[in-house]
Amino acid sequence: MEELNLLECCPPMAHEPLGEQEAAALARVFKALGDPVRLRIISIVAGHEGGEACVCDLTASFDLGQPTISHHLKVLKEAGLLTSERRASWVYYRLVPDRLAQLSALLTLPAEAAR
Amino acid sequence: MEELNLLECCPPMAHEPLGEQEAAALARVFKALGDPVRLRIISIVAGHEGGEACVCDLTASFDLGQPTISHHLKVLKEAGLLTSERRASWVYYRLVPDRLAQLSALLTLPAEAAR
DNA sequence: TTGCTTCATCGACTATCGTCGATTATCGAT
DNA sequence: ATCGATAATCGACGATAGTCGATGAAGCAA
Repeated sequence: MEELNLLECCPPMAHEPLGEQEAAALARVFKALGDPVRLRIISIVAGHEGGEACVCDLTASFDLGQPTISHHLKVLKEAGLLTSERRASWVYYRLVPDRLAQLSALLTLPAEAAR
Repeated sequence: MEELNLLECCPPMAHEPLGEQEAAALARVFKALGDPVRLRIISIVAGHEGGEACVCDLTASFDLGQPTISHHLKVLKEAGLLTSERRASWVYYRLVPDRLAQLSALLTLPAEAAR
């Protein structure tokens, strides 16, 4: 699976017109954020003690089937927003802070454009 | 059309589990960003002189029909990311810097979670 | 081994999305 | 009033996405 290791660099966008490939890679990440369930998953994981949550924690928080939650976790993981680690029977998910920071920086407009 | 004036406030998410309504409103904004063409539109508008671009500037930058560009502009506008102003025959679009700043702030993790 | 629990994958169905061509609306100029 | 240019809306089509139930895989405990 592609790790979406484009946008490694990621200065604020809006300087150079943003090429097609970069746009496509970035769009995949934002698309991953473009679902209410996935946003809540991120929020829950971030707020959970230890900064991690197992799938069972998440399924308990939604009125959705366990396969659906697993699907959303896969999307977030492929977008580079989450990582997973198996410990015994449980799989724990946690955020990738750098990834969030990248996006945050990308949305920061250069001063000239922010006027 | 709803103006998506939820998430008025918008501290970094990941503190409170992010309610369903807030998640839905936020997801609509991120979904608007989750398309390569729309990301490039934003990039072009931001980088264009005067911080604005007319539809004709945009259609010239893509290999897509004019109705398609108009559609994407509508999505971005409904997400609160763009505003439009008509001057003579042309309609000029520009970013809403506050909106971008909101999103940027939302993706900023509180220190405790960023470790 | 046999169970039991946790989680991932698969196949199918429905809804939504991105794109198109055709049409309509708005404005300026003749 | 008509024409030409710019942009928005409409209806349709194919592709993609979210959800489900059923099944498969991995691990622990008897």
